[in-house]
Amino acid sequence: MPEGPSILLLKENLMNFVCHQVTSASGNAKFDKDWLPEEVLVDIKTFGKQLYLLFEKVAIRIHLLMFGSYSVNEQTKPEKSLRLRIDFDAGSLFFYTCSAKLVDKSFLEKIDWEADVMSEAWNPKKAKKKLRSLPLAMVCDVLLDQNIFSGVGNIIKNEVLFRIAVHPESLIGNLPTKKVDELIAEARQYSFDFLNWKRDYVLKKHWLVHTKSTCPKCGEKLIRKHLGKTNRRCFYCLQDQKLY
DNA sequence: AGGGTTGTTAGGGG
DNA sequence: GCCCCTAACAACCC
Repeated sequence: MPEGPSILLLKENLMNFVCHQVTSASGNAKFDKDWLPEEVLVDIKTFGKQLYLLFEKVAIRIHLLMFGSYSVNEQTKPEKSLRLRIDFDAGSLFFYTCSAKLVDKSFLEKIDWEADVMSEAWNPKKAKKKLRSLPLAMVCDVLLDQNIFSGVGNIIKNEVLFRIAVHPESLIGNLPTKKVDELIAEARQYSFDFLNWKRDYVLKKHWLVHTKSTCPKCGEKLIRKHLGKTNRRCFYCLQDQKLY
């Protein structure tokens, strides 16, 4: 579920509820839900891996984390794991095993929308500036930094690094400017490829290195190792990905 | 069958 | 306050 493109698809799937009225709400989310009935869902926004359900005065912030899921019009999991259920006049929405919080609408104004790789507001120059301030950071870590590449997750990280032929342990400060530009451009490009493939249920078959054992380019065995401060799984080819 | 994981936050120690 | 580590959360895939 949880990387940026999947959250965009989640938003797509819920847009039918916008402008509709809540009839009831329940679930084990730790916030007051009494205000929800009769509220109208005004809009839905995403920021990276987060989904915001906007109501008149407040918003509900959903983060699926690693294991979260949702369903529409049909309860698919046991009541006890139901985090939030919102019934609208147009149907029902179920969220499971996720983080669900109430946030003030002013919270939305503080978000740096330019950091979202899938947003129209995405600002590659700003990303470059942020990267320049981290010369000693590894590329495998900065790609997962949600303040720089909001929405990028571990799958996107591995695929991007293979596409630009860069070893995950390369230091930002050692990358030629051209490679930094490629890194920034590909983080966005691959996210949209991911989105389109996922929408068509063909994402996995397009993975080049993630969870794979041999390099699609040279046929050598891929390295699979937890690297960087983030200590997340990396899949990479020593021959085709250069260490800077 | 059971360890690993598409993720983040909170808290503690140094 | 910072960096770094750990635990907690808890479902599904191979």
